[in-house]
Amino acid sequence: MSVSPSAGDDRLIAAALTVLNGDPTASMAQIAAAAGVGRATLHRHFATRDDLVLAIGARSLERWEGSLRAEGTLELVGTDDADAHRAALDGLLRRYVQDAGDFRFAMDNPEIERHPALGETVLRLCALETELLASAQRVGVLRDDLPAVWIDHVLFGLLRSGLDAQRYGDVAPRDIPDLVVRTFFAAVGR
Amino acid sequence: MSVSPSAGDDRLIAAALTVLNGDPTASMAQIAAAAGVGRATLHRHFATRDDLVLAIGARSLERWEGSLRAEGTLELVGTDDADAHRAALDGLLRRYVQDAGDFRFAMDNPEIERHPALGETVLRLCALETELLASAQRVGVLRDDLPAVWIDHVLFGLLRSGLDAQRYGDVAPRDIPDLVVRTFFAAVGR
DNA sequence: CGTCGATGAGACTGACATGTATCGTATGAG
DNA sequence: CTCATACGATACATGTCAGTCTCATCGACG
Repeated sequence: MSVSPSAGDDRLIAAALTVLNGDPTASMAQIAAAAGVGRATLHRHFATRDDLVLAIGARSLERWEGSLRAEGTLELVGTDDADAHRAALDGLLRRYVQDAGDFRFAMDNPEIERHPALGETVLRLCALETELLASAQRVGVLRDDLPAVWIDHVLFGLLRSGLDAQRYGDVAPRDIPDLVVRTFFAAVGR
Repeated sequence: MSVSPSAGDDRLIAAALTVLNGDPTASMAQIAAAAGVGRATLHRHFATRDDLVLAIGARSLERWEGSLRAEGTLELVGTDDADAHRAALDGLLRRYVQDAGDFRFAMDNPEIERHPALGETVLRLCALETELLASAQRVGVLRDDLPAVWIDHVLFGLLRSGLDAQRYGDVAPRDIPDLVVRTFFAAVGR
């Protein structure tokens, strides 16, 4: 009666992410150990390592899409409430900061988006996101002298900045969301 | 009479970068093939793969330091010529955009900065760079309501944005330097 | 109590990459 | 011409990891 094909994989994926975020080349043995599970069991859930990576990628895309659609963010596209756009982008960025920390491994793994199905989803989500940004441009929340798609890349770049700042310990983790949001609006807002 | 320990390694390092920028997990065999050289020969120049990666890291740091010191940029620290600061940062960013494309592999390889000697150099260069940014803050070229070290991370994040934009083909490569510079000053300038 | 299913542990193989050694050859200097 | 050096090619030993299989164990459930 489970909705998802294999519901018990969540714990494994979570453990895998914990390990892979620290060392993207970690072996199945390391991942299984971190999950407190035998290596064979890990293989029973994910036949190959690629399957596991793929599942992680799919999970990260679900999270991405969830954050993108949360709180009716996308319904704003085409409307003309500037404040609503601003608030939506603010919330979206903060959710993304969290997501980026959780799915760092998926974030810088081009291999994932090379996979046909996942690659399509990536493009689809990018397009949705860009639509939102373009809408924010039309409403006057974001500069309109920059391509929306570039703004999208800036957004991801700033997420990486946040991750780096955290990794280097240069900034208190709790300050990062604010820094990212402020810098984003300074960079591409108006 | 060669100045550097092994001057003939340049071609190999260049070829290795070309390959590793595309696939960071490329094997010595692939690298040797791309360099048009036997695998044994590659091993004669770099005993182990780590040695090669290390040499690449060292090279990238040289390049980084070179770009940082180019055109007397660092001599500006402590002076009070705002326009000079602005121009220096502009030039620095453009050099960095080029460097980031050439050394992408080194850029996102934490392994490199985990190496003791190189790690120290990274910290040293970061410190130098942050001093320059702090100086630019004092002169009023950059916002002073953000930590200089955060600005440094933003800088690197934007370089990644540029790389991503290029990789996705969303922006004409020749437009990227301008986008990065404009976005940087919009984000953290005043 | 007995059975079924999932698991953990371990052994095993095959593929692959690294590192080393050897051998024949070409090139270039003296 | 001779020799030294670097090179390409090849073979070999080693280690690691992925993927598969087997077997014993444990727990839930009838």
